[in-house]
Amino acid sequence: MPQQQKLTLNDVARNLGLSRATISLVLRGSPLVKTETRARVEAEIQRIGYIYNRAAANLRARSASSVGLIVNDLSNPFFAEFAAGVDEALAAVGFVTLLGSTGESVERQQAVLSSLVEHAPAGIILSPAEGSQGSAVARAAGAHVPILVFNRALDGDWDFLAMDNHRGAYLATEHLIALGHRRIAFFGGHRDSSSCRERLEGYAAALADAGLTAEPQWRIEAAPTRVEAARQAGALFVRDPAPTAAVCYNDAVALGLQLGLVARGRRPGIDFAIVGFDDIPEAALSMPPLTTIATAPRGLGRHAAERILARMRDPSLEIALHTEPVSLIVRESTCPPPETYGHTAK
Amino acid sequence: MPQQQKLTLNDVARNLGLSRATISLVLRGSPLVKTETRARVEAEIQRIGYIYNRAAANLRARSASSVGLIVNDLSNPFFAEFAAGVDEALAAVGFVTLLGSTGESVERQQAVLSSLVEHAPAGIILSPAEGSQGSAVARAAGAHVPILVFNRALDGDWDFLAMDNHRGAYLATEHLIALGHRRIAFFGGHRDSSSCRERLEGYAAALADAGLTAEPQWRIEAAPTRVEAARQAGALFVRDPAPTAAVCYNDAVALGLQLGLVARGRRPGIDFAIVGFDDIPEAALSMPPLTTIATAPRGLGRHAAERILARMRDPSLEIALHTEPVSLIVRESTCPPPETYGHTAK
DNA sequence: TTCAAGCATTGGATCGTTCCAATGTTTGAC
DNA sequence: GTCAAACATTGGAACGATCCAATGCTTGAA
Repeated sequence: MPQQQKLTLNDVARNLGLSRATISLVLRGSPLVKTETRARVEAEIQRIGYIYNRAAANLRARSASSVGLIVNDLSNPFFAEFAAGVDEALAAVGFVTLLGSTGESVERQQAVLSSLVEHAPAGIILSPAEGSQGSAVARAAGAHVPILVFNRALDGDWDFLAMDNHRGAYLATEHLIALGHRRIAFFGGHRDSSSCRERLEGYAAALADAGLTAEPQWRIEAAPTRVEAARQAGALFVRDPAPTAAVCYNDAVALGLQLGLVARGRRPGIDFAIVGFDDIPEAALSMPPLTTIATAPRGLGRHAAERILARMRDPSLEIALHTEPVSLIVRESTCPPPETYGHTAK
Repeated sequence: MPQQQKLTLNDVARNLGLSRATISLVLRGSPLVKTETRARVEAEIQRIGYIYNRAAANLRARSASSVGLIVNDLSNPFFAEFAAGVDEALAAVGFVTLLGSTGESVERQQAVLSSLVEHAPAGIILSPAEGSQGSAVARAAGAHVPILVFNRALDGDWDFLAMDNHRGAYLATEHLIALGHRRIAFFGGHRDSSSCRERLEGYAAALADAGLTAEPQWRIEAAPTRVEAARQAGALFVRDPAPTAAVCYNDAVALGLQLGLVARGRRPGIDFAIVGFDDIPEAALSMPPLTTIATAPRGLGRHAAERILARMRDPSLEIALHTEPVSLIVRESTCPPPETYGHTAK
């Protein structure tokens, strides 16, 4: 078959002896066209293989059919799941996702933002790179595209969506307290990560509510990787009294801690209780399976998309701060403390 | 600040007393404009916060600035890495990625294809859902957008990019043979997966080249998940002579097999040699660290993007079939066989 | 027969940009 | 001083759709 010209509304109209306007009405499902006309038009569209040009339509109608999504790193399973959720919700209403990633670089984030904005998306979902300035983001994005900030706070007034880090860590800590633990560590993560700070606060709040105090030596910092966590495991036991359980910054850290404990002859889930955070797929498969906080990143992604779409329909919506609920998944890495110090466990 | 009108080229032109055409030339970096004029224009653009409308430009210039990417499932780390590579290469030349996912559903794939095509991308990178028909894909995509098929073959004439499954399995098998193994199983995967078939052929070829035969009972099928693989581990040893090593369909299967062996009292890396495929991050962290085939999905993604861009620049390019090289990563899950049957290992 | 109301369709202007042929303005060679 | 070549800029048409006000058609009621 010959490489024919690109087909337009005009071609369909001419072939049928109708006007462009009528074809346009058919394409948009208007009730104004006669049923018979609609059928003829649709048949002709099929026959010649006409393809709608959404960019031209959006130009004239000043509408948009895409949403930008900027994440730090797609190879992080949390972001990948989140992106899948965003795309799922957008596709369901006929929108497409414009992808961008920053690799945690503020400069790349600015470049990606300016590039995305030129495609006139209905909105942008942004997980800011560490160290982002709200003012710089506002400048690159221009005044007309709504932005939903996600995962990490950004200075300025933005729609914000995040998981409930505070409550997650609170639930994890509470679970350990209910098992009888009194000396509970917070393991992994860094002070300059906002999500880590929030989790640490939830942990501290749960301890305080139970009348317990968080000893400073029970706070062990470690880069959020399995290897680093395994290396730091020993730091939990350098001073007495040593903790009998740990709330971990995330699952990667928790799995690393499990390895580190095994290497030191301790048995996680028997001698020492561990709670993770995120419920990554490996959490259910480790030895022992990890008790953790499920964050449902895919659902978070769906919510983000819905929020942007809602704002597009009604730009006067109030700026909102939404936290996504989390839940405790109890598996076998948590156990009562080895001795109970005369504590009456019911 | 008041929500002002959307700014256009005309606003910039009017403010400076120039014509639209001149501003357009500046925006496109044309050498025709005087240096001084260019500077004035750029200053004004900054000042009023003008944002380029790429859709309008593409409409007039009949050009494109996006590439569609359709994957089965972003939450699969292989696709996530691949997508990251595609996006990285596209962003480097100012293109954006239009994301779509099929969830392995042929119907959703058709819907996503038609939706993407309406945005007039320069091309589409497609990992076909299992069971896709080439003709249906061609119909949904129309005649004008080049498609690069990736990861799984599709009937018809397409640019095709895949990793070298055959050679990867060949390298894995060869490595085991070099260690002294003579009874080598192929573990995991299903016959109706094309990638599994290719790997199986590479395995068989390596055995044949070494003058060995693949006993049918050394082919154990299992769904490509850790849990299923662990469950099937015992199947390797039901008949004599049992294998002393296994090439696994992928790393997930290999890690599951490790667990299954441990549960049966065997020590992977000491009693039994295991090779994986993919080099997922966990492969380096398992016990023992997994010998595997690295496939560099990010590089594959970059190549896919470059290929589409090349075809866009020169549509007359020949249809090509490109396989991405793979490499063997030796870690500690492979060892010589426990007894050597009088074989003289050098 | 007339007229209003509803239905189905239409031409022309328009969205924000680029293309193109034309026009003015320098510059330098002879 | 003239002329061609190079430089810099320009207005109007065009890309493929939608918007909008206008226009024929049918009806059926008065």
